[in-house]
Amino acid sequence: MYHPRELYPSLGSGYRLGPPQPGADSSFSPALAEGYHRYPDLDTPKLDCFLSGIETAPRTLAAPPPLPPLPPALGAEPPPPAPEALHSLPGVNLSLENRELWKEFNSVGTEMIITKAGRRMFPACRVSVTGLDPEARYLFLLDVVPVDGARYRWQGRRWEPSGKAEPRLPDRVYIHPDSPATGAHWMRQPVSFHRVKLTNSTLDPHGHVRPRLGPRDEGWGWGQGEESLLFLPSQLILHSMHKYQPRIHLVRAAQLCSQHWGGVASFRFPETTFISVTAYQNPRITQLKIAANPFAKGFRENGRNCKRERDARVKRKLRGPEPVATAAYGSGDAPGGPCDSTLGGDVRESDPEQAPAPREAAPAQAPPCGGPSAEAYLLHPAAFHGAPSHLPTRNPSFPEAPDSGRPAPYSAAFLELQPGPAGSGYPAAAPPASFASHFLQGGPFPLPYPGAGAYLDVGSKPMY
DNA sequence: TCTGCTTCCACATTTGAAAAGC
DNA sequence: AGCTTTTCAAATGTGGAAGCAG
Repeated sequence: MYHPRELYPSLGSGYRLGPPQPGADSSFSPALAEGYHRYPDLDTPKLDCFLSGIETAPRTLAAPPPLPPLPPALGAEPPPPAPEALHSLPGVNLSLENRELWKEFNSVGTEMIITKAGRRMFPACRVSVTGLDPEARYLFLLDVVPVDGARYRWQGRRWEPSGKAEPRLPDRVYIHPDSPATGAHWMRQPVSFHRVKLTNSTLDPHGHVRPRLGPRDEGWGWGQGEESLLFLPSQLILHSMHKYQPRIHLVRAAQLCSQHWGGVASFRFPETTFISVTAYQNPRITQLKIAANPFAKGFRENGRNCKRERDARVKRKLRGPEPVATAAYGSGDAPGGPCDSTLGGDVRESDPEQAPAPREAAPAQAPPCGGPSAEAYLLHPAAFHGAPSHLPTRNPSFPEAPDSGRPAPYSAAFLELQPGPAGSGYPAAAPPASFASHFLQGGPFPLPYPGAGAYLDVGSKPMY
């Protein structure tokens, strides 16, 4: 965890997390102000944008919010890792497990392929978490938000802004299939989001709301009397040639559909920014992907599908029928061990230190991959919708040249979710109106912030 | 019409999980 | 029941064709 002074040096040493100054904004909720005092030593910078979809305007801030630096310019030397967090889960910390790999990609300028069918991220986001309550249950979420309001183009040697960003696509969040699980479960081994896919298709079938077919056992995370709807955000929708930043959210909630959130922690790692593309632009990225991704083993220098071999096959094909494959193409030709993509998805075979801890099978109470875990997005969408919606229009001063290294304005709305009274983890405020229907219409989220305690009414029973 | 950029698709290969066989 | 082999779906980047805008 980094001190805000390290993250926002321009703010000077006087900066600290705190409530708005009295009189600066009369609309500031007393309950929320109280929430700021709840953790006077919570010295983590607030993740800008998070929950801005709930709070329609940054009116809870008296003074202009701090402006976190943008992720490092692609192709430039990355600054020291600085995970940024907004949270009301004191003591909870996240670290990027495969940071070295991410840094290696980031030093070149990470690109992520997006396809209509959906393409996995490589490297994947793999984090380890500490500081959770071993007995409490949490949800792990991942979303990807635009970094700025620009469209990019590859100029032969570097990425450069090239016009205004496309209109925003429907926001989605990927919910880790183990969710909800106990803190002990999450802390037992790294948490990998390697199954999440990126797509540029708004018509893909992996996000439809449909009747739920699974069991309603409470252990699966289903509450009583919930709507039988299931949302499957296994794919996140992105625009090509845009710069994005993955974010990881940790939500304390006993069930996916619990109306009570005991707290939220949100993290982003600057080295995980990437530009979405439909075809790789930077050949160095291609080489890195081939070298690091087990599924691309066939394209390595000693692989049968490497360029040299492919060219040779083409020549042979032109000359006549290809002879029977030689022993040189035997199974022992390929380097490395078994593909670990189902474990971590991004482990360099040549780097044993990057090997993930063996993951246990999903606990009995965990929902199947892509199953009921998705409903949290349906039922708590506003909490997942951060800054992206306003970025293209609210950051006119984004630097023209990303390689300039100059920090850019990033966002605006900061909120904290607070536990209920007496540290019960329960919200104190009455729930606002349900916003699920609003979400289904795909519109913005003008509903008011639920107030301290993050009491979100989704029509289910409290779990705590 | 031409050019350049971006997207799409078929391809060959590898991997892991599931099914089948012993 | 347990092990081995086979099958299949899903994953990868490549390269060329198609689509689009200027």
